[in-house]
Amino acid sequence: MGGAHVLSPESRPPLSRSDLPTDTVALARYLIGKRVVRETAEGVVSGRIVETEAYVVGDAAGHGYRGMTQRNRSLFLERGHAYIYLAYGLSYMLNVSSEAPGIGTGVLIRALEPLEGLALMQRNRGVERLRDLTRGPGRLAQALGIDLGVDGLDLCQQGPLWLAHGDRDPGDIGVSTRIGITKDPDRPLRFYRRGSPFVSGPRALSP
DNA sequence: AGTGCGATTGACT
DNA sequence: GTCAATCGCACTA
Repeated sequence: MGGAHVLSPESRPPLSRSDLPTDTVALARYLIGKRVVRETAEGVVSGRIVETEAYVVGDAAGHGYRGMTQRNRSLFLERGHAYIYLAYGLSYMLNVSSEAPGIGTGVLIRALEPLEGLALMQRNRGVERLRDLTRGPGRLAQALGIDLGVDGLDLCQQGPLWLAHGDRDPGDIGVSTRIGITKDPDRPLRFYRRGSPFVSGPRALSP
């Protein structure tokens, strides 16, 4: 792994797939502090990941729990691919597929700290306040212009959307239960950067 | 073919 | 704090 990487925001080499932990929970934790980079004709937008959730094997709350369907097929790709879906008919969610091909698990990206392309994010979101740009999974997808068009993309390869190394230490990582689910609500599978104002929902306890 | 329900958000009491 | 919006999907009949 790249350990003490210190990179300027303009330097954004993609993560290598071999860097990604194979285990879903380990991947969710690993992704805190890494960056999501979005490149379109409008410009480049990026943010530091400050909150994730793991949806693991045998998890009734996971979209892959009941097997592969037309909607969730990207979740069954090898780790490091984008799985996008529409929640509540109005918000797109960005997930990173995890584990081996055919497993159907992943990590939901729940919040970013905006780094590059602030003006474009503000335009995409229709709001000014920095804290309202990418706090929450639906908000960050809108800020980055993410929809079904990027579903299935390889996030370990530079293109319209990819994952890049962090530009600083991931910080102190907190753990809590997942937000907004009803099926298996008590498992400690949410990870977040402690103290970040860009984290959504309750800051919750536990180490 | 019909129906219930979300891995949310924004507006409002 | 509460609550409606909104639609694709999975499940029942």
